[in-house]
Amino acid sequence: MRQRENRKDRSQTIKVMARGKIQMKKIENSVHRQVTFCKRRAGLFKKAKELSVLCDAEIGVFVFSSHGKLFELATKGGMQGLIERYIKYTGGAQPDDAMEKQYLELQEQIHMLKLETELLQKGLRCMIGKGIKTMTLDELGVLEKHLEILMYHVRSTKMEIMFQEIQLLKNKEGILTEANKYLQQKMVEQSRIFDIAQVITNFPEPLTVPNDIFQF
Amino acid sequence: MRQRENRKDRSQTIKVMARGKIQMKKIENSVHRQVTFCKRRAGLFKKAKELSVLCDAEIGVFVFSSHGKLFELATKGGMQGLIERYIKYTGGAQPDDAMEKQYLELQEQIHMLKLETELLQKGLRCMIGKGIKTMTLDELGVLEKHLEILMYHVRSTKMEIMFQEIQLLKNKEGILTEANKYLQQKMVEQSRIFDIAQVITNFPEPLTVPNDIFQF
DNA sequence: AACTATTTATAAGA
DNA sequence: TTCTTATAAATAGTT
Repeated sequence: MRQRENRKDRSQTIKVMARGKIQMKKIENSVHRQVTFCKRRAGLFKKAKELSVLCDAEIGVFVFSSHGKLFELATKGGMQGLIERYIKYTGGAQPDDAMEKQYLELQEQIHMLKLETELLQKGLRCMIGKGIKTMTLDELGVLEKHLEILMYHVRSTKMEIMFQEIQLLKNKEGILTEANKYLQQKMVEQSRIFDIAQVITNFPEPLTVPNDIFQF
Repeated sequence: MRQRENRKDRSQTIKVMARGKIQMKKIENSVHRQVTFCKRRAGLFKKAKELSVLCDAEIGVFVFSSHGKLFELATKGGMQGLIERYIKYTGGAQPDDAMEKQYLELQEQIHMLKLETELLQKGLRCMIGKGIKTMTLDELGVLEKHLEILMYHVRSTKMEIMFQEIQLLKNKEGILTEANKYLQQKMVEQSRIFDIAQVITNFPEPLTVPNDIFQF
């Protein structure tokens, strides 16, 4: 430091012509600024290279001029590799943090849309057997009709099955009723033949249940 | 350059003690290397800052030491902004190319899902007889539930009615079956009492119809 | 970390 | 731009 001051003093003694210090603020003269930019940029890159070589470090430097032009320097692996390493090192919490967030939001949105779509599709897709994506607006009218038809079929199929059950039961009922009648008739016959009428008179109630409650 | 040589010569004259130049290759002594790394790194960052201030440039520098430790410097916007700008400048085909691709794919996927959902909605809305234009996405969820509930009620009501019919018929069947048994028993008793077995032997087939065809 | 002798970078001039 | 040169700044080796 004393040495530095000595030099300065000596220079001022020998030559006062100022090439001196510059203030650490933006250079106003644009030409001057441009020149300085070139020089110092070269110097910066040189220093970076030196540091890289001397200390076995990997270095990336990028400089955007005030006019937006890019100047870059990178050691092994190139700038891409260095940026990737940088991103990994910083835990990905820097460049793609916002991106990551957006990404997750999109995934969530997709999930919701898929659920929604799935529910909607359940009601529509199966019936047509056609891909929904390939449908035009005009086809939707057809879809609507198909939907109605499908619902009708589903319901009528269920109904038919149950109706058949009912018919079967009714048949059984009819048969049983006939059997009852037959039995009663036989017993009446027996009663007549053997003159025993008490059995018919005390016949239990259930046999008189009406059969016209349900109308299809 | 002559000046430089002059100085060198003068120093050699005045003080021969060598603090001189170093070779531009990796410093072997690790302590020495570590010290130099610290010093030069500080110098590099200082130079970068100066260039940034003097020439209104945006600069990003990152340095990985030989041990993998990261040191970074960035002007306005931070390293993230600079890296993004770098990527844009270089055509975006660099570090998060894959990420960007995924992102765009997700957006495309969302777009398709939304279209699909829209189509499905149109089909469903028409069914309900509600205005298409007056519904929001949120209303769709409600609509969906209403639709399901409605369908459920319709079907379950029908089912319940039919189920009740079936139960009633089964009851009637059971009663008739019991009546049959009762009648048969009575007839057997009568047969025993009056020694007439022919009636039972010639009993008609329908009475043996099984009752486990339907399972609810 | 602090000190200097040197080297290196660079501001101004050409 | 590039070269020159006086000077400022950085830093290698030392303490």
